[in-house]
Amino acid sequence: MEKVFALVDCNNFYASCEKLFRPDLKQVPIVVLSNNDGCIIARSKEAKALGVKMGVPMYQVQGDLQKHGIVCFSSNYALYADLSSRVMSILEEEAPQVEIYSIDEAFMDLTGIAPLESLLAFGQRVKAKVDKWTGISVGVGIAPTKTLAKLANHGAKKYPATGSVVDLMDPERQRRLLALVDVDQIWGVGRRTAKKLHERGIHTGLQLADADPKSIRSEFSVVLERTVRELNGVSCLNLELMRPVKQQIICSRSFGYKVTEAQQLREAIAKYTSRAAEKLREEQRFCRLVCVFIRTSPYIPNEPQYAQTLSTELPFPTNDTRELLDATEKLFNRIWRAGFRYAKAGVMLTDFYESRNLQQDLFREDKGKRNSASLMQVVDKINLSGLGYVYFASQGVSPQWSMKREFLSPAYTTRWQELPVVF
DNA sequence: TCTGGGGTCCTAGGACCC
DNA sequence: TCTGGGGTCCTAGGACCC
Repeated sequence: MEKVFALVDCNNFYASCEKLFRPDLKQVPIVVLSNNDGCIIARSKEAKALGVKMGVPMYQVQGDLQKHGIVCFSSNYALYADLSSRVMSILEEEAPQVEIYSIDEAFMDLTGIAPLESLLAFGQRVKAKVDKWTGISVGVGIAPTKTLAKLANHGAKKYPATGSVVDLMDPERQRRLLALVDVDQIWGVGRRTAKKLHERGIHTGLQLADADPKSIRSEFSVVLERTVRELNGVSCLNLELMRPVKQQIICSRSFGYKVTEAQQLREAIAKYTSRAAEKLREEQRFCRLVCVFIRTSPYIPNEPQYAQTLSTELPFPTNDTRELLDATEKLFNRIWRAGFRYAKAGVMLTDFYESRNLQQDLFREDKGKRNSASLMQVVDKINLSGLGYVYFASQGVSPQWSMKREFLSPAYTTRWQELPVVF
């Protein structure tokens, strides 16, 4: 049986989430900012129409934003994650197999449904249901491969006449749409590859689809060869139903202000370490490799630059915050240099194990902290409960370096105190 | 003054082994 | 003139994604 994939993608997801609880902003252009209120990472359709570009630094366009009355929001991931899970659970009701691909996108397996309901009707029904139940509008692209489903979704967004649902099962329609898009719109083709393809005379999606897979492989990569095959209707990428086990955990932030004091940087590192350790325990994993980095801002080239990374292998895997704090503090002390204005720091954990115990060396004593598991469990439980927050002294209290979030919306859906009130 | 964060996969090249 | 061959493992860096 021919495979059928649908890609469902939320329109302007972060901006739509912010608007959901602000009916007064229904027709108003809004943007959502990255951490630190640094860059624009989402725009409502009104903001797009005004020509606001994705990814530009806020300070460069602040004047334009004001001039057009564009409303800004700091990113509020608690809100977006909650609305995302509502959308995803609706999709899961509609198809036996759903791959949650990102916070605002999912692939569905529609193989075999065609005799029961037309694919187009299915897409329209799912779209209407998500609209009605969550208030989030989505686009649906349907095709025999994931890459073509992405393309179909792109078409659904670009051409309003489609009603945001496109069935791209027909090879003729595939080729017509491919001819209309630049290669850089194809899933898996980034900036670099697009440039290289252009130099070789491949400009449209159709030209890429018609390229010889073998020579694409030798000149580019196996990844792009797979893309070419997928564009020709040969499915190479399957639905990934199990969330793959994480291979690494990173916690890093830019600071709201440049940091010059070792103690402040040390506190930031401690905070990221605790957060990374929490994530590690959520994954039910233990890690053995710990890495710390600090850096100045590359955007201020006339200032002295310094960036350093250092990692260390622990004697045995751990997920105990105290042991990780020991390790990151030591690493930090080795890479710290005075006299720089630091912009960013981070902690990375890798080399994961399922249990604390490696193959034990008979002659080595296990020097792990006592009662580690139970202490960490209590800490996580308190912090998850929302009733209080316990943390390690090395993180410092109310640090001066923390992120800027000047335009944060309330936690409408995840905190009782901030529920929207209806009069 | 001000430029996000968190991931994955692939490849090339070096170290090391027999 | 002429200095093996084949394999594994690890790491760094590049490219991509949202």
